[in-house]
Amino acid sequence: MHGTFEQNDLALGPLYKRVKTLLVEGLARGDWQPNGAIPSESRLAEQYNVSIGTIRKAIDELVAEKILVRQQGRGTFVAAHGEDRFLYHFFHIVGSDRVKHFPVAKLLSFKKVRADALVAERLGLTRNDRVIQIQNVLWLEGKAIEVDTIYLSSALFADLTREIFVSRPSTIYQLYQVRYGLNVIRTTERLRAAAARADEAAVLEIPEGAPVLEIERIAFTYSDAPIEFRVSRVNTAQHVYLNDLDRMP
Amino acid sequence: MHGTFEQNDLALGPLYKRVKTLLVEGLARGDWQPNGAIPSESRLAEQYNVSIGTIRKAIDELVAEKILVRQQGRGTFVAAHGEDRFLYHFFHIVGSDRVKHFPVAKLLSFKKVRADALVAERLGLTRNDRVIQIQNVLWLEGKAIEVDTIYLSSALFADLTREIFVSRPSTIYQLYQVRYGLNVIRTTERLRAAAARADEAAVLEIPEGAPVLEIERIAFTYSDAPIEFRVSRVNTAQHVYLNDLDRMP
DNA sequence: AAGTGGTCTAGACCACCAT
DNA sequence: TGGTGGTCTAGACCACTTA
Repeated sequence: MHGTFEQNDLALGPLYKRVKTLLVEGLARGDWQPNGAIPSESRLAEQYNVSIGTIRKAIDELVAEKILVRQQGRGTFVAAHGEDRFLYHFFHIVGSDRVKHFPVAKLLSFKKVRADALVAERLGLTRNDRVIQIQNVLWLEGKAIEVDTIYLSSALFADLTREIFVSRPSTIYQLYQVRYGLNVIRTTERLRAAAARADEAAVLEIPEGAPVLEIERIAFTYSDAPIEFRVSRVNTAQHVYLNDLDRMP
Repeated sequence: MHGTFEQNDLALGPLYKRVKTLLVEGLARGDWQPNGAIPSESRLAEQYNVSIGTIRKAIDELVAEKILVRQQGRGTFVAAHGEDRFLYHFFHIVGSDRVKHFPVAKLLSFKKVRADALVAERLGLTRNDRVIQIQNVLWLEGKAIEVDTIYLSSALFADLTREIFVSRPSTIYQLYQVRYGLNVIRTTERLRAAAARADEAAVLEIPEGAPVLEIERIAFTYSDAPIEFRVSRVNTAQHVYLNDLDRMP
């Protein structure tokens, strides 16, 4: 006979999946801050009236999805964005030395515009909705190697200004997290080869029409809600996009 | 007090990791065939003198790494290559409809050559070692969209001939698996944009110099031994490379 | 020393599949 | 019906961190 589950003992799938859902809901609600600890496994087992093994199995999955981080002897923490996580999970461009370096970003433009069909579709908005468009140049080892165009829903990022954006902490996802409570936990990317347009060719110091790698990225927070759409164009003459699949530590 | 472990109870890390190592060694040795079942969890628990929970934890990781596949009520099976697995884990090109289709491959050339510096490095060989070079064109929805150049060590694939290659089962990795006992379990890829050369431009029906997506892939079997090096050049005018990161079922 | 996560065990019951 | 994996529990001990 398994443990009772408060009032809510309806058969809605395995118990540990329901515990996992409760934890994700708590995270989405902001019950625990990024870099902060969630309650200990034994405390959660008491609160939810389930065994510690069930709690562990729920947390196991959240750790595998990189939403939580375990530290033996200290506790379990909400994954926060910083340079390490950025480099490890969200930045795939690497030079010939195969070592990942943190890029330097320089702002090109910050505008409020209307969503076109593509941006609306990717962000789950409708055409002509207000969006913020930000253009960045990324430098690596002294060279401009990537031009990013970022789109954010004005509804989600209502008070975001150019000043707030440029005075952000080191990563952009950190800004979303600390200022807007939006924790990017997953992305999908579409890659293709394209010809450099005149404007980006000038910035990247390559001939117009030279091949560039285009990366369309959608960043999601909890419950698969899209919060950022980004188009990157990368000069891959000296750098490559690294994709190590199915890697386990 | 935990269970004894045959003669081998030295402290070499967690018990379930040692069980996992034993299972991988068995797989590499060919103790169980692809698509065949490994012994049941209870049988393995007896054989290794370990509790069933420990066996499950070892298998859990191998399932997460897609080396094994569980089927409730039937057993646990060695992951085998087929069209499904190919599309799901090893083929990322998709048309505008976002639906994955299985490509049609046509052989362009089959040659025995010597490894140049790049091929040697990627396959862990030395320069001038004998390698097999195979060129393929991949068709999707009636269009030639990708030219592949595959390099295989002649030492590993000693008896491979053009005839054997063209009369293979549906996927190439299936051929490696059934004929050579080499199960591809992981790949790493490097992507960049490049300009189409004359030969590939003709095949892909695009202008010479048009941007193409280049994918350098190394395929590994157990214990991270490289068995195939492949360079793909893709016309991404109508197709994209899809990368869904950190996706859990 | 107290508290945390990490490992391991043992046993019960359930859901599913084959026969 | 018997065997398989899937879930859940309960308790012991270990390894690590912090105070």
